[in-house]
Amino acid sequence: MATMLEVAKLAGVSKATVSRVLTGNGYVGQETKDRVWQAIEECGYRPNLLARNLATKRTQTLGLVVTNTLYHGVYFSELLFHAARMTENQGRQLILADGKHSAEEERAAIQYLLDMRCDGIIIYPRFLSVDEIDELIQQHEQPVLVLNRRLRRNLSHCVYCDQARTSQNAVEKLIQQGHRDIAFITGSLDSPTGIERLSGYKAALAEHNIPLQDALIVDGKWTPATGSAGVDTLLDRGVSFSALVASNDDMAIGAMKQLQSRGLRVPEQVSVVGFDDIALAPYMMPSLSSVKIPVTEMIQEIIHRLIFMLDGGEFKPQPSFLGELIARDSLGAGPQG
Amino acid sequence: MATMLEVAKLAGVSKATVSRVLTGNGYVGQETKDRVWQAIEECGYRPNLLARNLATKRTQTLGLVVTNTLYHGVYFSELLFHAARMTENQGRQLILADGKHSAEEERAAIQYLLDMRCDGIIIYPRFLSVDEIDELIQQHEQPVLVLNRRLRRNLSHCVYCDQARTSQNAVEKLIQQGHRDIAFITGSLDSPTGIERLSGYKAALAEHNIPLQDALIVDGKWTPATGSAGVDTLLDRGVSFSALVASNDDMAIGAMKQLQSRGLRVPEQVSVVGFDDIALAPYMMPSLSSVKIPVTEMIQEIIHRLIFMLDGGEFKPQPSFLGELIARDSLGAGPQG
DNA sequence: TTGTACGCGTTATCAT
DNA sequence: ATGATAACGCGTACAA
Repeated sequence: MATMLEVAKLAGVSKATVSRVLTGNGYVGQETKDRVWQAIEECGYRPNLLARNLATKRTQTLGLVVTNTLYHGVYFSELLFHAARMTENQGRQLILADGKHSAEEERAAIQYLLDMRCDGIIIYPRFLSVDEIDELIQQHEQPVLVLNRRLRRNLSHCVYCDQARTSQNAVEKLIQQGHRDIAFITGSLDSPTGIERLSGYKAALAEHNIPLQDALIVDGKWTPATGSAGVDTLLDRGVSFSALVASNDDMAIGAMKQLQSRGLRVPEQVSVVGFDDIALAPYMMPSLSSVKIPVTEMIQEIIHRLIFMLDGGEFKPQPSFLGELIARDSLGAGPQG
Repeated sequence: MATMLEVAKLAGVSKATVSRVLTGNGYVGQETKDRVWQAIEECGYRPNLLARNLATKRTQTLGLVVTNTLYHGVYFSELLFHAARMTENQGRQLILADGKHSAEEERAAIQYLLDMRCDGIIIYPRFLSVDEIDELIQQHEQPVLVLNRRLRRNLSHCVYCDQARTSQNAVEKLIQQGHRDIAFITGSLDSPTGIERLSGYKAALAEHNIPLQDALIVDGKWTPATGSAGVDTLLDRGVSFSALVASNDDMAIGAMKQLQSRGLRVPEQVSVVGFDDIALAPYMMPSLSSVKIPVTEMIQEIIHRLIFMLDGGEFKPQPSFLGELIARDSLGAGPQG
C-alpha cells in the first residue's frame, strides 16, 4: 500500500507537508495543497490508522462489551443499534467485544479493548462483580462506564435502571387492576437483575398487605423453556392465580404458551406480564404485556457521559432510570374475567 | 501506561528480550524469563496492540460491514452471534462497522475497516452494486468476502443463497399442497434479494402451468406495515387466494394480522409464508410458516474461506446455498379448508 | 542466550 | 510556508 512518503515524493514535498494537508493542522500554500491532493489520488493513498493512532495516542473508538447470552433477541439489537448510531454521530467508531459466558472471558474482552487503546469503554456486565468493576475503573486511565449495574464507589460511571422499583410498580399496577393472586417466575438468581425483580414483586405485595405465598414463586433461568416449566410447576402445585409475572419476556412467552396448552386462556383467565420489550414488538400477539426498560435513553445517557469525560469533564451522579409497564389487551380484564 | 522499555529496565534486560518473552519467538534463558514476567506483573504492563500491529503488519481482526436496516431483529443477531463466535475460535477479533443506509456510507464503513488494517473483511452489502464490489475486491490486497451476493468476476469471494430457486421450491411446495391461487408480496425491488424471490415465485407458477395473475402481486418494502398494506390492496382488488407468500417474515407477520383483522382466518382460510426465520422463533404463534435461510452455515463457510485465504490458500468457487421451507400448522390444510 | 539498531507509518516540535 | 527529525511502542534481523 502507498504510504505518506510516496505521496510526498510524488508531490515533490516532505512527509510533514502531506501530514499537514491531511490533518488540517498548520499552514500550507494553496498550490502545494493541490499538488498533494493530486498525488494522493494518483497513488490511491490511504492513511494507516494504526500508525496515526499510535502517534496521536487517540483512536476515536469506543469499546462495548456484551455477554454472549444477550446476543439473541431484540434487546441486544436495540442496544447495539443505538450505541453504534450515537457513537458515529460523535465521529467515532464503536468496537464490539464478546464477553462470552464467564467472568474470565468478560475480563478478557475488556482487556482486549483496553489493549486496543479504545478511548473509552462501556461494559454491560453479566459475571463481573460490582467490586471488581469498581476496582477496574480506578486502575485504568481510559474511562470505563457501566450499564445496568449500580456501582458502589464510582457512581458517576454507571447508568442503570432501578429494577426493583420498576418491578414493584408493575406489580402494583396489577394489584390495582384487582389481582391478588399473582404468580412470579424469577430470572437466574445469580444475576442482580434477577434478584431485584423478585424483590420488587415482594415489596409490592407487602405494600398492599397481601401475604406472600411461596407456592406462587418458581425459579426460572431467562429462557422460554424455563418459563414454560415454571407454569407446569405452578399448576402441579395446585395453586391458583389470575396474573403471572415472568422476569423477562422470553419466559413470559414460554409461560403463555404452556398456559394455553394446558387449557387456560390468556389473558382472559390469566394475565401475563414480562420484562424488556420483545413482547411489544410489532409481530407479537397482543395477549402479552411487558415492562419496557428504557434501553434507548440509557445508552444515550451513557454515551453522552462518556464523550463528556473524554473531553475532560467531571460528572455528578445521576438518578437511575425507571422501566414502565406497557399494558396491552391483557390487562383490561382483572381477575376471573 | 507502562511500556516495554520500563519492563526491560526493571528486569535489567533489553527491550528485545522482553519482546521475545512475550511473543515466544527466539530463545531466552529460563531465569531471565522469570525475571521478565515478574517485572511485567510488577508494573502492570500491557502490550500496545496499535504498536504491535503496526510492526507486524497484521491485526488479527476481521471486519464485518452490515447495513443499519438489518440491525433490528433476529436475523442480525444470529449473524453477528455466529460471526463473533467463529472469529474468536480462530483467535481473532471481529470488528463491526455500520453500513448505515446509503451506498456512500457503506463505502465509508468498508474503507474504515481497510484503514484499520483488518486482516480480512466480510461485507453484507445492501446498496453497493455487484460491479463495484468486484472492483473493490481487486483493488485491495486484503481479502474482501461477500455475503448474500453472487459476484461476477470473483466467484470464490462470495457466499450466497440461491434466493430464486429457494423461493421457487417453497412456492412449489404450496402448489403440491393443492394451492393454485397464491398471492405474493414483494420486497423492495431495488434489492437483488427482492427481485430474486419474486422471480422464483413466477418460475414456480410457470413450471406448473398456472397462469400468472398480476392482480395477485403487490409491492412491499420489507416492513410489517407494507405487509399489512399489501393485504389491503389485495382484498380491495377483490381477488381471492388460499395462500400468501411474503418476501420476508416481517411482512408476513403484518399481512397475517391484517388478514385476521379483516375477518379471514389464518391458516384455515389463508396459509401465510414468510422468509428468513423470525416466524420460527420460539415465541411466535405457529400460524405462520417460513423459509429458513441457512445463515449459520453461510457465515461458517465464509469465515472458513476467509481464514483459509489469510493463510495463503486459493479457493475454488463453491455451490450456492439453498433455503428450506419449514412448514408449521399453517401448511396442513390446503385450499378452502 | 542476549543486546543493538532499524523499520513500521504517522504526528508534532523544532528550525528555517 | 516548508523541511528535518524526533517521538509513538513494538518486532526482528543481525551481531556479539
